Amino acid sequence: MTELPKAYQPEEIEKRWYEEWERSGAFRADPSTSKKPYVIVLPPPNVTGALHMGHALNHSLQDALIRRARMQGYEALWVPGSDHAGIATQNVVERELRKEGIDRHALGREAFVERVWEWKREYGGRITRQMRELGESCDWERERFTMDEGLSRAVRTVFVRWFEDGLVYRGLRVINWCPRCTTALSDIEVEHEDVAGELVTFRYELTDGSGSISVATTRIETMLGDTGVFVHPDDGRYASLVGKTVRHPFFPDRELPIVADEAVDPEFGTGAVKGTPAHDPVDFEMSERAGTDKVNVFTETAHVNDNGGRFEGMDRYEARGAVLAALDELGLVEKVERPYVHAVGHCYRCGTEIEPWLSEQWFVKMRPLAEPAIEAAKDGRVTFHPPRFAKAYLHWMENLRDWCISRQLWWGHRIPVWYCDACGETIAVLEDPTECRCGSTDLRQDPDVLDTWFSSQLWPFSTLGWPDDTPDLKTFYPTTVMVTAYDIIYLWVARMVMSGMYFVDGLVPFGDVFIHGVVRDGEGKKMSKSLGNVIDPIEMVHRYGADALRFSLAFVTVPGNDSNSSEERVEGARNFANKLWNASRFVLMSLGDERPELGPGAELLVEDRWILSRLDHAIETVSRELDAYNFSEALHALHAFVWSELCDWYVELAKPRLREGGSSTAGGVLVHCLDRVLRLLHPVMPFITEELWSKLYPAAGSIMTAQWPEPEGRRDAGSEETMGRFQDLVVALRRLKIEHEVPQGQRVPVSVAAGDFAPDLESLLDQVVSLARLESVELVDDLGPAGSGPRTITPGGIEAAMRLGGVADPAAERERLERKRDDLQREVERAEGKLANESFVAKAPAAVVDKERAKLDEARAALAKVDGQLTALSG
RNA sequence: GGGCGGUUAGCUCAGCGGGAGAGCGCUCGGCUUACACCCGAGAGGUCGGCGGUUCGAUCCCGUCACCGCCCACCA
Repeated sequence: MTELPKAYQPEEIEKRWYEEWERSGAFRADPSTSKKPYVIVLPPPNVTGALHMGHALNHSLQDALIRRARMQGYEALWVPGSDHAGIATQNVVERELRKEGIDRHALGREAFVERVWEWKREYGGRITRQMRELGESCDWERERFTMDEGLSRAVRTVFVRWFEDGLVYRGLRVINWCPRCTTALSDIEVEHEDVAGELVTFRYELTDGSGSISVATTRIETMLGDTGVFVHPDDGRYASLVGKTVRHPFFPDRELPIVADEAVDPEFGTGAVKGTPAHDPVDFEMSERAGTDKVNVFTETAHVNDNGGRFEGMDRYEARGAVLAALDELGLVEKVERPYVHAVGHCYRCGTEIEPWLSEQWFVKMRPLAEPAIEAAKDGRVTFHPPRFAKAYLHWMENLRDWCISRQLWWGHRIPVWYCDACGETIAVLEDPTECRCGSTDLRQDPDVLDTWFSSQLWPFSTLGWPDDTPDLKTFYPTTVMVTAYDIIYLWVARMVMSGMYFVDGLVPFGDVFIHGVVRDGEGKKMSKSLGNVIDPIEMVHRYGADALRFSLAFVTVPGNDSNSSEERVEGARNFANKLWNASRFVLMSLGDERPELGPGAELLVEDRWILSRLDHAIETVSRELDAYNFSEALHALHAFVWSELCDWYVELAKPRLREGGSSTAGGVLVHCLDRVLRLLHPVMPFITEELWSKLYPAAGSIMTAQWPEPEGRRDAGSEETMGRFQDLVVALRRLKIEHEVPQGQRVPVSVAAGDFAPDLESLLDQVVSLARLESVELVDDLGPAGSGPRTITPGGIEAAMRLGGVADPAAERERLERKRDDLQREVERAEGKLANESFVAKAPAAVVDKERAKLDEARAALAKVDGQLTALSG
């Protein structure tokens, strides 16, 4: 019998068990299994990152699901890995270089990419090390990186297939450009935020001298690229001007036609729009229809280029002021509204204002891909938890615009396209070509790389070996559930469904999508460095243990909802772990080497039947709620069972029985409950449960492969009823002592009048004495006349009196009794009123009516007894 | 401009058609040999406002008021 320390000390235990688990191969999944697979692919964290609370939550939930599935007998596979995170990683390494005073352009592409790889080799392992500290049971042999050889081949295969199928194309468009990252972004990588800007109304003079037309803009600097003016075709105000031209004040040679287009909103501003086709997507489309010129006035860093005349070289904000001043000098500015609040796009990586910018980019045609993915969500092949997110997914899918996938970066999957300088051919192939069909070897590869999310979208199948038809893919695809936060439903989840269905037999990549929220601080505020409220999960692990952190997060996880984390919460979870530790310690110390079993012939006392019934209830609840991803409900049930029922009541009830030594039944019940509790908690608290399991069953194997508990048919309404009354009596007596200032340690004799309940109570009298810390309890038919001592009554009408020979403070006693009488009076009236309502009695279900009648009877009986006590007090 | 979510105990949040819950905090009392990372007993909510449906509403419907998030090509 090993001695357990008085408090749970996680550090050494966690390290020891994780090594043991990994060594034993317990995390590995076997594709040749005959078991049913249960598969999760981890949303790959960015290699640049350190594990934050969001990961800790996301991973804890997945590990809990995987560990439970493993115990349920599934072939459980959890695939880990990380994402190369194009922009984020490139930015990090560029920053490093800048510290050394190096510009990536000076270094050159090849050397730069090599530097990033070096960086990845050195720091890329940080997250996976931290994942081990959290206890994550992923199959490390299947760890993948989005730029691994195999995954790169998947990326290339997808690109080429889509290119051949006409879904990938190159085009000249106004895209979202980040002038700081100097790359294009897709629409969903742009975050719209309200900005207090200005709305400038200015005039374009007609070239025929017959007047002018006024336009409004929030981006006056872009007028350098204006090539037309648009009005609504039905707008009478401008009907006569359509067809005429205006003159550009800074470029007198440039004539801008006034064109009618449906896209113009006549209600806004002056009803006339300046046409800037190179810097506004709508203007671009109108320009396409009207055939007007497109003049790009910005460089890739958003400085005015040589199309900007005397403004050349200014950055866009400088140009904004300068152009306004220049127009004002010409007397063309009519109005400046400031501040004018409007939404402006920002780069999701660096926060810089996006510049809509005309450039040549690669796109994926989304409509054909979206159709099946829409159907799959509608018919439930993909089910969202909670379901409300399906609506958002569908809305987005149904309004998709083509996806800009080229990025002007160096870190990422190079676009597998070559251009032949000789014949102009565009070649997209799996293997690097050496010569063109025309025979020329003068081939140039497209310099751009693909959007990071292009490879992420393939994750559920690329990690399993696709495009090869591997055993893993056969066995483990489609995966079971995708666990992720709501913020990447569009960016990632939707695209996985689309590409998965396209490439892998029309199969959805996962049947369930479990959406959780974002982790906020203790006050519900977003965690951010600037607020200084960021909590480092690893710090929490070191301070309180991995199990405590995991439990604290899962304990507050409601599908789809944000949750809060604070050190206090982790501390609370640590306390729970410690509670479990000590309850187990008590059981183990009491039993020594004995492990009494709960055989079918065991003579169970009512408290035994009660706790086993409550255990069954807990088992049912935990399973049901976990099936629905309701971690919070499941863990609250477990927490309450362990702490409030098992520890506060059953362990206390068992103590005298164990002390007497005669009863192995109580020991058997304790072992049984502990056994089940450890199993039920293991998915969320793997370390402490494994450690205690090994103490409980030194010869058994790991709890990881112990069977997940099923209800055992031990629900017992009778014992629950009896114990409920018993608990009421104990609580009432404890309170009675406090109210009458009987020191807790002082034992007093008590009389109990239990009425019909007396027979049930008889066997529990010693326990009443023990738990309420009394001298003795005597069952009586009637408490008799007052004067013997202070009295109480339970909600069920059991009366009790301390035999102290009198009441110290009759006035206070009277007051207490009167308060109790008033409460009961109100209850009686409430129930009477309800039952007097004919339609209630007629229409409510019989069970509800009966329950109400029973309540009324009980309240009346209790009221009568309180009245009796009051009379006795005066008598 | 659309859509979604929220408004429940001092704080943070569960619950969601039949008598209001948890954690933390608070008050009072305790070294009761598993645990002071603890034990015992308490206090504390007109479940945002107003209508409606129902025998019955914190829970369903409508509406208003705040708060938050997402989407969006009114320059």
